Amino acid sequence: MAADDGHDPVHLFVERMALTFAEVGFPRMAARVLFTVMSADDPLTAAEIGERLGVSAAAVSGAVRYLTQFGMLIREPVPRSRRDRYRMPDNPWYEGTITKTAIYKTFIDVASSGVDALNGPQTPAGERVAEMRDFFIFVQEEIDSLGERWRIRRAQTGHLRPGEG
Amino acid sequence: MAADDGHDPVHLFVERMALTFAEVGFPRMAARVLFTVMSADDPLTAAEIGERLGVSAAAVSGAVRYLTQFGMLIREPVPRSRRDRYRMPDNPWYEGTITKTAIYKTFIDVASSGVDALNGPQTPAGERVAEMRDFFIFVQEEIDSLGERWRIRRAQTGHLRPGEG
DNA sequence: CACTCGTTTCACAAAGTTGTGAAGACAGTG
DNA sequence: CACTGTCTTCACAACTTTGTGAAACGAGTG
Repeated sequence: MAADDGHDPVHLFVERMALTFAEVGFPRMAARVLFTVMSADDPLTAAEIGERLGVSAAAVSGAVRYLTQFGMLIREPVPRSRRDRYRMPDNPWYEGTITKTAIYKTFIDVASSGVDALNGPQTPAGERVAEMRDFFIFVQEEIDSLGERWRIRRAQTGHLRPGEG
Repeated sequence: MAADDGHDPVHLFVERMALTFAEVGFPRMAARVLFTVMSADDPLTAAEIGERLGVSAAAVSGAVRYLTQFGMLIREPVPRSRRDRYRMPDNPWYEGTITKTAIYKTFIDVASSGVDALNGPQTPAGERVAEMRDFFIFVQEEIDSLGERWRIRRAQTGHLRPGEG
């Protein structure tokens, strides 16, 4: 079966989710591949991914390379075949994606250098930038602890996964 | 004084912060204008902004229109002059920028439609997507309360601002 | 060790984005 | 009511990003 015509609700979900991720800076093709695999009950080969999305093998190649780098996708060779299969990891990648992002750290570092450049928080400008920096520090701390709070909550609502608790 | 050569540490901060914001999807020129004004002790006119950044009046015009829309920048006419001045709002725009973002809502909505498309959380794929949806719901709740927790913390550390408390 | 099939790399083309210059609009002033 | 200075709009050009086709690569197989 070739790439569908876009009216399959699952494919619609894949494309919409990918677009939404792309909106926050995630590579578009990588997102499409990620959600294609996520939406499949069984692991997919590169060819199957390309077929479902109607994109070239080259595009799939680049996307899976990107995704496997961060453990968002797992590649495993198919026994007695040259193909590889791709599947989702058991531990949810989105926790790490949200909590391990270095972007707030960058905000904080750059803002700190800004405070210095403005000769400390004495001037109006320096004070504004210092306040922003402090806010980002706060957010960073909150995000750091978010993953753990999530796991606690899941445990409380009876959603323990193997290895957790 | 014309646009500096890029070695002014304040300008360096402006450009680096703007680049960092651009990385998470914020319009680049708008970010440059925002941090230029933020780094100035006094309000700036459109001409001054353009001069400091070395960009055209058109670029400034588009950027300030974008920024004032969300209250990240305040425009006020200069008495007995045709110029407008731009200054930072007193209430920090970044709180709202982070906490009022609709992006998690979109994640949740799209993921929900995905669960439906996959016939509920019974299948492996449906379960994965449902888990992701639940995580984003959790994050959304956390973000919703983040602004208030920040204000509480600021109050505790003696940083009350007018109107707060 | 040549063949085959799947994957990867690379140069390029298509598409999208962003900022510019120039013209236009608009408000205050003489 | 024409003039001047400021801001806005718009078509376009420069740049960036993204995915393709084609060729190269490489692992398994006879």
